[in-house]
Amino acid sequence: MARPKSEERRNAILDALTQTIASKGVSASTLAVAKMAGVSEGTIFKHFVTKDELLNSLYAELKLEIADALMSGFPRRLSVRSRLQFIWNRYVTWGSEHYVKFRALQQLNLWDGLTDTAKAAGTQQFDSIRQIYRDAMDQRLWRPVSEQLVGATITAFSEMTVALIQNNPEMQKEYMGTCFEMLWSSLKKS
Amino acid sequence: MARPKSEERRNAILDALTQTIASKGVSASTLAVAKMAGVSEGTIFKHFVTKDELLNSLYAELKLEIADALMSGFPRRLSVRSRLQFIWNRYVTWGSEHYVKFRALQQLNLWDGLTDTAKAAGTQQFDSIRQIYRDAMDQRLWRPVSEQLVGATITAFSEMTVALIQNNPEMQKEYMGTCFEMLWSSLKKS
Amino acid sequence: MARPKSEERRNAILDALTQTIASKGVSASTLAVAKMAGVSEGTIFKHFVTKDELLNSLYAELKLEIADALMSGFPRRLSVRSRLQFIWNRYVTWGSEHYVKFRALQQLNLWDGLTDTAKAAGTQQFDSIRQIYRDAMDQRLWRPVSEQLVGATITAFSEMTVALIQNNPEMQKEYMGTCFEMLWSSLKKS
Amino acid sequence: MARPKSEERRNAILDALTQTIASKGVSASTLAVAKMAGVSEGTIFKHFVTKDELLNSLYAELKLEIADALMSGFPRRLSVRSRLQFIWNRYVTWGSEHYVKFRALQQLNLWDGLTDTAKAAGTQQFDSIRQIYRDAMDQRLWRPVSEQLVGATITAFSEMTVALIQNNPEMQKEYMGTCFEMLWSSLKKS
DNA sequence: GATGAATGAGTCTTCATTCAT
DNA sequence: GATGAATGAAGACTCATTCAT
Repeated sequence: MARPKSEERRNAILDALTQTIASKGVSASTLAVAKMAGVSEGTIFKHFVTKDELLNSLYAELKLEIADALMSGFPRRLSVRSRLQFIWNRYVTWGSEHYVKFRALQQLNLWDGLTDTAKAAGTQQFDSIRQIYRDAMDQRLWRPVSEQLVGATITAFSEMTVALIQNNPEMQKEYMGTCFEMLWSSLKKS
Repeated sequence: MARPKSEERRNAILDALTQTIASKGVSASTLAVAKMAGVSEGTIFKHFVTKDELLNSLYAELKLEIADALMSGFPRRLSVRSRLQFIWNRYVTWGSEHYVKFRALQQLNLWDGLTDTAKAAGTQQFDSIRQIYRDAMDQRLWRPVSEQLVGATITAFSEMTVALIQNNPEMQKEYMGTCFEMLWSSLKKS
Repeated sequence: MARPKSEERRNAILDALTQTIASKGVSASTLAVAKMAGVSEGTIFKHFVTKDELLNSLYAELKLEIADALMSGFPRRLSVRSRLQFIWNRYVTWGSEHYVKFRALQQLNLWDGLTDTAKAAGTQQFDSIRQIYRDAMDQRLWRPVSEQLVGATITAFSEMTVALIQNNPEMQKEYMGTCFEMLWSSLKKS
Repeated sequence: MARPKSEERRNAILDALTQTIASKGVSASTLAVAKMAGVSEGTIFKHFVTKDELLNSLYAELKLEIADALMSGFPRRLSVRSRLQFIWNRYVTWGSEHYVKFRALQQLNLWDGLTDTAKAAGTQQFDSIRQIYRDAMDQRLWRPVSEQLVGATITAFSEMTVALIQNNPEMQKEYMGTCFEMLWSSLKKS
């Protein structure tokens, strides 16, 4: 049974939460969120039993949204470099265009109430990225480092790039290009 | 003439605050801090007029501590690479050994109550780092990118490295070495 | 749709506040008020955003109540003396029968947080009293003194009378009569 | 053994307290008083064991000061009217010239912590006023009312007059004269 | 299902008072 | 004796959560 009205409210709440968290951190009050969502205080707790659950839901949702943004139309056949550049462009673009969501995620990442299930959201969709790593290793294209380290490096570079673009929006294209070259250099076997 | 305002207590408060912030974020309650510091709640407000001032003081203090850790004994004469490696080693080591302070700083960086004075703390001590950049540019050693980008890259790499070490402490030496090579490759003119 | 904000509770709060202020002054604690009203502390702040607003609301409410008590059935047609005696009797009676409210008002009058709107409450209903003054002047019944002075005199006498009655309740009738004569003598042209 | 320094401090504290109470009421903080008195927080409690004692001391002191102001040079031999006018002038003058003390007294009078001893301060010095009453009664000059009522009337008129003068200082002489006439008329047998 | 009034524990901050210096 | 740092119980106010409507 579809409950479209309800679904709308749920999204309004999550959107409002995103904005509120982005600026005030996870301690944003549920009242503020309700007001911004144009919804009553109690309604939030019809959709999410607890503020913790609310935060975890947003976290999972955002992770899934990113997974979607990165992976749709992923070119499985291209070279390692092209595939990496594909997700790079996608991620940096998404972060720049949805900066509020991006900040909210940063705040949530520092929060100590994240559940393991929330953390796990979207992981499997990143399999294609793991495939890039395996291919790069098979082709001895990159330094012989762990997958974890590669993942951390990609994340670190992309978050840095999004932040730089946020400060200098007109430099978006340049940053996206240069920073990818730097990322690639750092991974490449020298 | 009266009992001198105890430096010890002040430090106990800041230490307790560091720990509390590291796990609970900036919304750490003054009561929790007071209890952990073994001090009464009122005492906090004798030393710091406001919770905001308390947080800003901690921020400034940590920045100064880092500046000290990085810059004492800085080898002004060595090559660009050696100088970069010097502060790299210092910073990653400091972050790993003082992980709680490191996390607290990350939380404070996302807080929107930081004053400009707090943000400015320790900045001038980083002049020698800026000198590295200028030398690298003069020698055409690095890609022709802005100082801001270089700074962001160093920061991103070191924060990533500290986090990795935190998860795998026994790999500290390896991570410190490998990640520096990656950083260097990313900066170096190819 | 939700439970309507209970008028009953609002009144319970204002009543409790009246009693608490009457004995402890405006520094009466919101907790004490809440307990006496049989209401939670939070409820007070649903009805009145601020303690200041709470106090101002009580002040305005009491002023209106007095205006009502004095002016209902006011005999516009009678002589100056009869009209003055009418409001005199009404005011002294009200003050004696609602001594707690009377004291609360005295305390509030010494408070420096009263807003202009609160001060203005009920003023227009006192127009008929101002008419008494004008008539008395036209008829050269009273000393040629300012309206302000007359008002102050009436207030001073009535407050004094209420206080005396409070100490000697069985003398109410006598005090009400005698003091009115004294008031009249003090105003009358000799 | 004289402790002049100490006495000075005591007075500084009481003066500061007077000012602070006059504007903030009895809930004025001891810290504010100490600061204004140029004295340390603890010092107040060397002179007055408790805040309550401090307030009661000020009350008693002010009452004594008034007694002094009213009674010094009191003309025991003059007519009832002249004697009444003497203390009237003295009291209204004192209230106008020491308006801060006057207000402080008003605030203290509404405070429910006054001890009986404080309330009793200076009473005996008012014997001469009681004598006025007895003489007026013997001479059947005044209405046959209780001493209490006469006292209350005098107080009410003088407080009213002081307040009026405070609002219109240039009218001091006029108010002092007119209001005395009004007082006298209200007391006089008609 | 949605609403928002009600709740009371929890927040930051103040204050009278104590006590080490 | 004077000082002011330290204390911890209030104080006003906020917030996640419940529940009557």
